[in-house]
Amino acid sequence: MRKASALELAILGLIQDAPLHGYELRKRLTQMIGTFRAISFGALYPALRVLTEAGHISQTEDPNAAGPALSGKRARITYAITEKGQNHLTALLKESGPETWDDEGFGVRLAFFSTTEAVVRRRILEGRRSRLDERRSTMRQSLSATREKLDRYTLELHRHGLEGVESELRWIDDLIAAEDQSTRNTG
Amino acid sequence: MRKASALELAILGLIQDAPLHGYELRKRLTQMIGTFRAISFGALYPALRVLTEAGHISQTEDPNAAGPALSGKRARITYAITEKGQNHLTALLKESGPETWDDEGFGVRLAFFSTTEAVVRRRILEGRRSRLDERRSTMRQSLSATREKLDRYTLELHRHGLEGVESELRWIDDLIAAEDQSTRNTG
DNA sequence: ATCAGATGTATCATTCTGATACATCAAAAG
DNA sequence: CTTTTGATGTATCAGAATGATACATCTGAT
Repeated sequence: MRKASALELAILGLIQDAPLHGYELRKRLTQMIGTFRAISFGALYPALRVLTEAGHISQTEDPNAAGPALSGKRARITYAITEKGQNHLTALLKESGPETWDDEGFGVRLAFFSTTEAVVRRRILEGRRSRLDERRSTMRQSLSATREKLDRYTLELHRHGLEGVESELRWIDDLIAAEDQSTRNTG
Repeated sequence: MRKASALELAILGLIQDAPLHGYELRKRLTQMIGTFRAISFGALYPALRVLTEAGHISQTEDPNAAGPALSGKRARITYAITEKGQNHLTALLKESGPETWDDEGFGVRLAFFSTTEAVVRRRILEGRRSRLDERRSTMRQSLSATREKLDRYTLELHRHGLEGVESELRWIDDLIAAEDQSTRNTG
């Protein structure tokens, strides 16, 4: 999963159930990434073009769409996943390498966890945890090393940053515990 | 403060006490932004070039630098703030508009709060708070609207995201309370 | 003696953001 | 009844950032 394919994965994952058009795709994308950071159209449309050229998705001009806000005859472009795209998506959802533990990659992968195998889910969660663990160490060291030199505000900035990482660590631990639980129950 | 000047402000603020060279600047920048996201050299060096061209900073080739890790004679480029740059920085530190309440802008401004007037600090904190307040509303609405449709993992993603915003809100409130306290004590 | 890792400057392809442009439509305000 | 605000919809562009890479020196450890 190279950089761009966090977005590509998200697109493929979102249209795998039902075809969508750009505007709707962006809305869902924006709500998906966790922090609600809007994906810009300047990122979305080029990505859709690339996916089309790669044969992963197909475009259909759709003048009489049944969208809730579209009664007229404006041309909307609906994107659907192709068989090739579906295969690619299936392959992507089996990955659990370092690309899946960084902030953005992890968020997207987590959003598709219900379509991800339990073993892969587990590896991703463990990876994310160790990634956060490293970050916590770095931040703690840096904080205790510079504590006296920092002014009150910078200190607060660091303290709150560290708190955020610790909070996510607890969260990940809960998610792992829940995985254990359902694994024990299921098989 | 247009987009780029979050970085430019950070650079100017960091070298206002003592001149620094690129590598050291990046280290401090990386530790400053709160989330410890590394600023890349691909962003730093162009920014330094722009600042130099604008006359805000000056470059000095420094073959015999007294840096802690430099005993030899490699050429290092040290960046110092100019008078024009100092004036620009002073002006930037008086701003308290919407640019200073978004994630990156706020982090940088907070890092220089000790060189920021109390009134400006106050406006920035209030702005940040209302920004986060809006975000919390949006997330709460979206969460309660889609709660039933979401799978367990996506739900967790949203819940944890909301938790993060709520945590920062409490933090901001504490910072504001502390401002009130010191204002009452000082004046 | 070698080799990993920090220090140091710098560029480049790819990608993303934020702004903008254009167009239709519904609903509210005047 | 008309204007205007705001959502829906597709799309591009300048400016900026990322991640990778290149090159070179120095330090400390094995």
